[in-house]
Amino acid sequence: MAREKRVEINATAASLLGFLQNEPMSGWDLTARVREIIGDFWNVTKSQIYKELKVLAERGYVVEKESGPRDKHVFGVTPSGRAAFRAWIKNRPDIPNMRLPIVLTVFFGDALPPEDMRSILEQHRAHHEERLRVYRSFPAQEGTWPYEALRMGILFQEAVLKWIDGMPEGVRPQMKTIVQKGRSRR
Amino acid sequence: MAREKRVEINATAASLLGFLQNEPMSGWDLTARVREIIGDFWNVTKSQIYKELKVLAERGYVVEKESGPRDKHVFGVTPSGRAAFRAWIKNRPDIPNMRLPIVLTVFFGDALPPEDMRSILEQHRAHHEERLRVYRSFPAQEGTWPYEALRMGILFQEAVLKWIDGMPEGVRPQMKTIVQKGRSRR
DNA sequence: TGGTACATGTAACATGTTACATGATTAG
DNA sequence: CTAATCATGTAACATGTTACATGTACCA
Repeated sequence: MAREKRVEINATAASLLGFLQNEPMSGWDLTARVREIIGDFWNVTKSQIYKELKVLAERGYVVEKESGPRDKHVFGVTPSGRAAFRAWIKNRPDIPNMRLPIVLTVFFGDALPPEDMRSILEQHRAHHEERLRVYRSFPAQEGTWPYEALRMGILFQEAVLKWIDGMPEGVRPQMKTIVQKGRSRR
Repeated sequence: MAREKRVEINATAASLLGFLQNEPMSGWDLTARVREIIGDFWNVTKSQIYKELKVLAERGYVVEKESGPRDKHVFGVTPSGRAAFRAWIKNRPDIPNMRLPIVLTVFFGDALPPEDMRSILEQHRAHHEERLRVYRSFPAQEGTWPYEALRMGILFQEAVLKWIDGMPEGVRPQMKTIVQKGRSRR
């Protein structure tokens, strides 16, 4: 007789339930969607999403809705999934958990030749400028909650740019925007 | 004949080397130090630090310097550890990896009664205000790299406070600073 | 003499990442 | 026909977290 261990779903899984509420999606779609919309503040990886989707399906919180072309499996939230999400979102959110290696690099800046530092800052500046551009390109639906989340994105990217632009002379990247060849990294 | 697999040290271990460069420290000291100075941008846990210290010692990057009272083991960086750190810090730092669950909560704000949201924002506001206070209490050693890192801390906390203070009427916490009983969480 | 801060560490568990494997569909 | 993109998923590995266990030293 297997012991049924009552486990809570984790934050990643819970957030997926949230994203599936209005539009059923596949793992692939979810990965793209979450990253695009809130990826800067809610880091996720494809592998983890597929894992959690499996767990959610086992618990009956999501079900396969339809199958698209290729092997696309589209999941939608069940009533119990909806309930689980609403219960989860009521919890006090954890305080931020961040890793900004660039800040560490700056903290240990003495260990780096100025030209290396400038190059690093330049690349990061381009990244954050690109993120800001993306955020600004979203339609500003003021008065909605997603807009409030977006506002944080804008404020954060602006803060980073302000930070880099306030760096000491020798290492500060030039104001001229760096033109990017490809898409932003990851 | 065991195959010697050449493994790089990871970012956490590398950062510890950095912190040990000027002052030998124990795992306990490191935990406190890293959190205090750069914990908001470089999340670490005690357990992980003890693990990595062990790895660093095995590789000869750190050695036990002295033993203090109790079971205190103080580690200092060896010349090869110094070299490893300098090599590591030259790498282009990864882009930010962040989890700000509060932003997710706001994104899904529709699922939450306004009074719950206000309470959550209030608590987070207090946290970030406290962090800002701590940063401002550090001596401002302008012109040094650690100061530049600190500047990011200040800019970030200010951005979050500005974000929360710009929330819609119904959920916005009152301007009056919330007096905290204990220390900030974790 | 009792509480708090200091101090180390492990075990069990959970989460996250990277690389790999496989194949379908679409646009040119 | 070919490259790019869409799409799923796993295996192996790495990292991170929580709870627990143990004990010391200091201070009031």
